Amino acid sequence: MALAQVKEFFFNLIPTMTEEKWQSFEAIATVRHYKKGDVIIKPGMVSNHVSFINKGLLRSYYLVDGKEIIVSFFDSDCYFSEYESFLSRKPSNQYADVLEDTEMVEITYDDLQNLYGKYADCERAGRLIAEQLFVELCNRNTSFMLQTPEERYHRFYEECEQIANRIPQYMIASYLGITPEALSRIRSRIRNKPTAAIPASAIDAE
Amino acid sequence: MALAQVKEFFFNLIPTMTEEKWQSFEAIATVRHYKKGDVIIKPGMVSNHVSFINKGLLRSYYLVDGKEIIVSFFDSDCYFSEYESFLSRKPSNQYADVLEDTEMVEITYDDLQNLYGKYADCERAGRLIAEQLFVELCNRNTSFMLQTPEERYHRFYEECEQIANRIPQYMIASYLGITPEALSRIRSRIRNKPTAAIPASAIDAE
DNA sequence: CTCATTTATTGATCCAAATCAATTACTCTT
DNA sequence: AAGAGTAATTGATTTGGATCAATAAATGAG
Repeated sequence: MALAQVKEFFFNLIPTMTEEKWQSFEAIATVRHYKKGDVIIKPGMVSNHVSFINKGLLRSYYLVDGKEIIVSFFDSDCYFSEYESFLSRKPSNQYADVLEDTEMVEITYDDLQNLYGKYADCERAGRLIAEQLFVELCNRNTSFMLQTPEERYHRFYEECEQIANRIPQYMIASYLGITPEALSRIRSRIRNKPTAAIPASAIDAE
Repeated sequence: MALAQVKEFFFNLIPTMTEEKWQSFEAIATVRHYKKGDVIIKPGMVSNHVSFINKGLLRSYYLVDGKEIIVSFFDSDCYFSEYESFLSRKPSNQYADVLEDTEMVEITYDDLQNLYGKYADCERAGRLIAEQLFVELCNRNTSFMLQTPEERYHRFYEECEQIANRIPQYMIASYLGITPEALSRIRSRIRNKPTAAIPASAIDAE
């Protein structure tokens, strides 16, 4: 059943979770299916959902002078939302689209606010999630401030190998903040220096 | 009285705030005074407080190869914390120090968690604050991804003029992710192009 | 007020990545 | 299996900011 994954997730996140509270969540949750290529968020839209991805892969990105600048990937067993727009209630300035056929469980802004008001545990879950996203964003930010593109590349493979292996290289480049050409050269540099810090599979997936 | 500012702030943030809840907060809050130059956080320390700045100015920064890379400024009427370390309960990898004599009201991690457990409203305040910080960090991140140093410079003056006017230029450069020399050149470029998008006072504070 | 120190500017050179331009390698689709 | 379209590589050139170096301006301590 499509809600089993989220259920397990929530019962883990909130130690005092009960069947009753879960019913409240279930009552407002919607299971949705998207196809590869579907565009979920466009600039100007106010994001009105947070979702839990059962299966699939998405990304969010800016489009500047016809060029995509990828902000984030969203993989199975994680949340998906254009959370900045969702929270600030302002129009998004990015796109989000589907990289692999996706099943997710979503709830609306209003329903979530009601849930927060109804159960302190849900409020807490909301806090913990916001805090966790904050910490993750700190990391990404630090990565941009302190690391070279090559270092970011290595790190991306360390931390997100199962995403890296499912997307074209130009998307990795975009996520790292460089051009596809630059990434290609970084890879060739790594290939030629036998100081291979990452598994060969990451370079030459064969 | 040193707590009046925070009190007003909290009553604004939480519509259902009561004197009773406020007392709970007051009981665990500590007023602290720091002098310009005091170092509050060092790499390796786990940040154990969140604070509300009554008056003063602080910054957090990385130290890489003897060079400071400023992450954030913290001005009066805002929070101060190395929130990433505070939340994740992991050692910080940055410094935080005091740029102007500062008075702030701080509470500890444990006291805050207790407060969260005791009052749903405090839990909510914690969520709202985390969400707000997330949105702000998104903005900073976007700025790094999409804007040129010159654009970031203009934006910094638009959004943080009262900070900009109190700190040396090399700190602005650091915050913008460039060297002092590069900022100096940006400024001279702006000065010579009569397309002055920012007030003269911002360039030539006289 | 003066001198020492810190900060800002300016110049010359260097470098990593961007850009522009082909070419080669994949991957779908039929 | 062939061909079209997409993705990746490689080469040549440009460029914005870094770095190194020196000077000028501002600040502050005595």
